[in-house]
Amino acid sequence: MAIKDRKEREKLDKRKLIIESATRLFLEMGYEKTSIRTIADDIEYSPATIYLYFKEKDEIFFVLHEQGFDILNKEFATLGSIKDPFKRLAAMGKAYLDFAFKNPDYYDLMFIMRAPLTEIACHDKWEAGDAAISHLFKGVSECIDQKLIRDGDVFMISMTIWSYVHGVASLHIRERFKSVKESGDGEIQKMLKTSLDYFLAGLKV
Amino acid sequence: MAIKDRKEREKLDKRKLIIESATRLFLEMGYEKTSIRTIADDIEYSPATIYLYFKEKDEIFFVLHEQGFDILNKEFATLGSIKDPFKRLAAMGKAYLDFAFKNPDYYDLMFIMRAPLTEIACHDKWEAGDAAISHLFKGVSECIDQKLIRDGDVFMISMTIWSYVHGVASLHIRERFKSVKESGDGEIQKMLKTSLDYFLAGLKV
DNA sequence: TTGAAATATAAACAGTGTTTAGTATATTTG
DNA sequence: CAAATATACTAAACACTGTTTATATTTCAA
Repeated sequence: MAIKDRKEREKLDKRKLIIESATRLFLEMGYEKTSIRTIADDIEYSPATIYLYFKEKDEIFFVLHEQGFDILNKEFATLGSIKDPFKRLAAMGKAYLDFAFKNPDYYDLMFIMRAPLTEIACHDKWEAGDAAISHLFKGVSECIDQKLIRDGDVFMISMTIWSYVHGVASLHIRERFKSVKESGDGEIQKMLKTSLDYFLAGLKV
Repeated sequence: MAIKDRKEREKLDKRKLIIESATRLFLEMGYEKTSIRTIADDIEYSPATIYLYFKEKDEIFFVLHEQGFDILNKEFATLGSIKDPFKRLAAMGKAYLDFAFKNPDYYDLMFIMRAPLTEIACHDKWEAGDAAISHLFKGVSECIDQKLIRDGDVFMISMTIWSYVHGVASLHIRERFKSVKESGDGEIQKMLKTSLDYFLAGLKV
């Protein structure tokens, strides 16, 4: 059944074509302007065709959301060489914020938007997110073992750290810091760097 | 010119009518389902009429966003009686999270959505937000003066605290905690309470 | 009473995600 | 090889969205 195989390959190729178009449009024009019709236009097929390869728009953006996690997880993976778990945790915090500031659209999809949420719920395991979170768990758990940070439940402390960095990232992306105190991007960036240090110091025993 | 006065009153009355309808629909059905047409239907006018009283949809939601801040600021005001600035800060953190969990739609509008942002930029002072933030500034500044928390720039520390509580609130509202570890709402609530205590302890000298 | 100003709306514009019904092509079967 | 079937695709429609425009009606001042 070589023909069936080829057909399957072609089906996957078209899915890939759609995803590649969606990715480019998304990164160039943002979420709002990446509509089914603009993707269809881009790949020179009718909008209805896209629905032969994806159940709904969110299924496309779920794939993009996974791409974002791939980038973040790769960043985290490079920090594995840092032996001191607290220094590694600090580096992860910095890497997380760098990722958010450099890829605000991906960050939005991954942590702020409701868009891919129905899809996340479908796959009962949030694999993309789990990989990133387990890096955090590992760091926190080692810090506790070596008594580098104040004792407490690993999950609770991990969520505390995630909450802080997510708060910084999302308030910055949604421009709430600028609303509070009008200042240049550089100033805010500097303040946030100091803030991360201040937060991390608070974790120490 | 009594007639002109009456006309002005009537104009404000209709604005109020629109806002009241928008508020009810927003709280009952959420942001997505509160469209210009559903509001128009509700107040028994045509959609075009709404544009005689509001420049755009966001102008309506900017008013709702201000309503949210009124509620939050009232909560903060009741905490003014707490003399110990650190205890007051802790109470404010709890109040902030309580507000977010009880009024997720308002919270969304105030701190997560892009919707009222163009309007925020128009009014060059973000009055609604400023009132809330200045409560925080005051608390932080008093804590530093009395050496109750680690020294540092007032603005930076305030943003650190805001980032943490906003992170908790927004990750919870957008259901990212549930994605990480499937657990009941009660469990998460308890964990987050412990997390707040853990975070606050980290601020202390 | 007449003319101007204010108020309201039907209808249209341009866009969205999604579905349906129908066509053209490719493949399998008798 | 021809007929039947399965696949791939799309035009057009559906039900929405925010917003604008041209038109009609009402209200008030001169």
